[in-house]
Amino acid sequence: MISIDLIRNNPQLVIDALANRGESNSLEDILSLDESRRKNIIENDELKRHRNEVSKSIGERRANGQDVDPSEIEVMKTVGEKISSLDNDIKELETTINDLLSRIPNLPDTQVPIGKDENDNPITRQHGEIPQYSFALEPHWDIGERLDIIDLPRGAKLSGSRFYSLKGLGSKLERALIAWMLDYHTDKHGYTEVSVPYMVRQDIIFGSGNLPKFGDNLYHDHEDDLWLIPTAEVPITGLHKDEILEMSELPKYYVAHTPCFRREQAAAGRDTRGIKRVHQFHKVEMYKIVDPETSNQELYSLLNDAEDICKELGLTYRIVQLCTGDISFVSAKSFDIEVWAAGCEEWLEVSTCSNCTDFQARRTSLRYKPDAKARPQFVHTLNGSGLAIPRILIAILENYQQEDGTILIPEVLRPYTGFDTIS
RNA sequence: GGAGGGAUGGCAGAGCGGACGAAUGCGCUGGUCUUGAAAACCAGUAUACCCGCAAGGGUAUCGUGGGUUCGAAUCCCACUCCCUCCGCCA
Repeated sequence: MISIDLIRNNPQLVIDALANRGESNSLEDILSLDESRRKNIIENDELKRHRNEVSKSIGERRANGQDVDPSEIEVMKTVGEKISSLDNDIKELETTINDLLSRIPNLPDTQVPIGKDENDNPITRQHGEIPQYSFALEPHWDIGERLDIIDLPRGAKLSGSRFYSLKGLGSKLERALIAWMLDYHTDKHGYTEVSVPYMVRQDIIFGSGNLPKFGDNLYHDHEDDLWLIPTAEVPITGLHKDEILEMSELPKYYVAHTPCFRREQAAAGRDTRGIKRVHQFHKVEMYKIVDPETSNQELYSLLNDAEDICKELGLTYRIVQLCTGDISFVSAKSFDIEVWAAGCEEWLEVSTCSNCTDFQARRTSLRYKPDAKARPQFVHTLNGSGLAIPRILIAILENYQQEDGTILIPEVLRPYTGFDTIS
């Protein structure tokens, strides 16, 4: 949510920022609704002040044994009716304003390159070279089938297309990746591990920005009105909802492993083979709640934390900055990490690290006190995958394949897997 | 799923139709005292919105939403959450 004050005080700044994202919004409706809201509040507050005054006086007179003119009460009755009708008008206006406001994306940071879509994303740097092999490489779906560690047909039998099941050393490798990443971020990067629910209430998933606009991408349990999380970012954003944190509590670094559930309606027909794009996958997510002053540096350190995982695994990767047209709804500034997958010969997005500034903090009412006497202010939140498991699994299988058809396990994972090759 | 109890400020806890944004205690902040600290004493200590350049003023908030009333923390209705017991269950 962006601030209504900002829209009121500097609409052109907002209009221009949205235009850079490819959104045309004149803000006219929101501004005129806001104006009538305030007009109604001024009138209503004055009526309430009057009512409070008269009611108090009636009480005092009664207490002193004086009579109260019934016509006076009659008059106040109509004042009361006027008040409740204005209350309703104001509430209705606020509902509409909030709905409009909640559909406006975050404003891009001024340093974000302006562009239309992913084709305008600058590649900022690459780590490692694209590896060369002296033998023919297989894509991961063939490797998985041949080694009997990925079972796509049976995944589909259970739940339909875009579901997969793992088996044997495949499952073990997945589990090792999750455990190793969690340990790495908690031990080396100072994150606190949290375990959170995978289903959340509507107000929580509104807070992270997935509702109301992106309900299509979510699984929803109608019976209890719970939403399956598309990422751990959702419940972690909600952890401190409605709280006012002390300055001394910041920054907070969280890391969580959760399954992620995504309907991916919009992506129908894309990446249909293998486990690159699926409806349910595991992910380790990093999350930061920080002092706004520091959020820009925190984004770079978050990105570094995610990169460390790629480096430790010996993967070639590149950093792509997302342009104004490609950053997500909640983000002000984002970087993608893409690892090279030698088998299908493409760059796989394994992480997006984003500074969401105060956008989620507003939606979820998450504030801090800069000092004991100051007014509460919104914190900044950042999130980044650290990392998405299936795509890392793909990268390992495809990049670590040997001429004899076996897969070598990266050194760092071996204490976790208990084996060094899959054959 | 069945039966009961509960939800008040940072915490504990009073209040059960008017003087209550709310007693009291604890905590916290500032001050006095002290070489310093502790103790004691004094003062302060919620959030949002609206008007205002500001100083300041107003409105709302006692789990949430509705209702009764000139007036609701207090009465009525619905919901949510928490606790206890019984049943069921990984």
